[in-house]
Amino acid sequence: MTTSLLTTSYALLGLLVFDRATSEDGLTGYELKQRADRTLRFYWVSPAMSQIYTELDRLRRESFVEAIDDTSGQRTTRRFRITDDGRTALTTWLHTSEQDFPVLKHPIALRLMMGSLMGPGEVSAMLDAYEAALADRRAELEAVREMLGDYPAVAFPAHVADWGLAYYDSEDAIVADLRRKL
Amino acid sequence: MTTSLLTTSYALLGLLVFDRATSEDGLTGYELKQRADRTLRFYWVSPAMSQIYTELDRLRRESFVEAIDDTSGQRTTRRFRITDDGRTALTTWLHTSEQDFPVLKHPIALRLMMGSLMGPGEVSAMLDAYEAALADRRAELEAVREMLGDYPAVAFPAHVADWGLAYYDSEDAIVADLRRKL
DNA sequence: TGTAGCATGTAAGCCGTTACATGATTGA
DNA sequence: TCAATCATGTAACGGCTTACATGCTACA
Repeated sequence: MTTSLLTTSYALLGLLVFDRATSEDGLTGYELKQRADRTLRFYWVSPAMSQIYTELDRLRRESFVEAIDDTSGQRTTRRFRITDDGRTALTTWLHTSEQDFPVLKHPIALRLMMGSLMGPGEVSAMLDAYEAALADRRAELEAVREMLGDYPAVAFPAHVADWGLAYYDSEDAIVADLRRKL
Repeated sequence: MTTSLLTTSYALLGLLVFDRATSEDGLTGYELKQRADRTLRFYWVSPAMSQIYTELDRLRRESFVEAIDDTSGQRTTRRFRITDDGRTALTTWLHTSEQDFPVLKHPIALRLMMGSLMGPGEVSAMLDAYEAALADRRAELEAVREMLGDYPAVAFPAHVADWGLAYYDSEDAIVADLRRKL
């Protein structure tokens, strides 16, 4: 059976594959969400909590992850760990799946298209707000980048973070350039 | 009643607002799709045909567009034209709605994160494929940009196209840089 | 003692896609 | 005449979100 999962499933599997940072074995849904917020968010999506659990269930049905119930506390918490099947599936996916072109949903560019319906001051204010948001985002990603350091184990995640930082810088430069032309 | 539409609805309304290029009055759903493919696609989404019609119906229920049935031929074709209400709604939306941060779904960055599961040759091939796709996209957008020329009426769409071109160039530079580091 | 964070789910609902269905018009 | 393009929809389905519901745990 070739039940091919969607990209988001593999993205989460990809996060589970790097499960060496924590002392505990496996990640809880909650922890997985936090990790997605720190990494996936910048170049894919960070799924809602509810979807994390749904996705984890789906991956378990495919036996790409296994659940370890931790009953030591009052409450049972589940940790999820990638299986050998999961690792194989992920690698296969990396080799075989279509390389889609990035999709960009850029509300500022969209609004700029309708710039003639706005006053010049409003366009400028919009760009101000974007630059501020950009600076915030950059700072968040910078913090992530620093956490990754130069450990060989996370060299690729670090490359991705660098990519993101360069992208934010480029956006900043483009906006600055645009200002000059308006 | 404050039935706020989603961004995609306003994006299509935004396309209808610039309805001066064609000799005909208003656009058919088909033509709107083509226009979306030439513009919206690069920084938002180009909705499927079926959704274009759905969206047009929704806009008509809000009386933001009006339908003009053309019964001159054998078959009735509908042309859609933005109304004054539509223009007002669009302007209001531009003024009041939240400025969301861009969302990027970047499959190449996602795969790069899992680079340790791939061989060096595969990573390189992946980047090759991305650069080729990037060049194709850039050429398409370049063609659009040339079509816009320097007519003041489409100055803002031209700015957006320039933004897109600069973005593609930046991606290219980032990939080249990444290659050096791998 | 109380509140912020940890932790796990279910339910409803909508956006948007693919697949399906149909037929006119134009030009080679 | 045949194929590509123009043109308009309906139906099924699924991903993902928000809202709802619940309760533990740590710390100030």
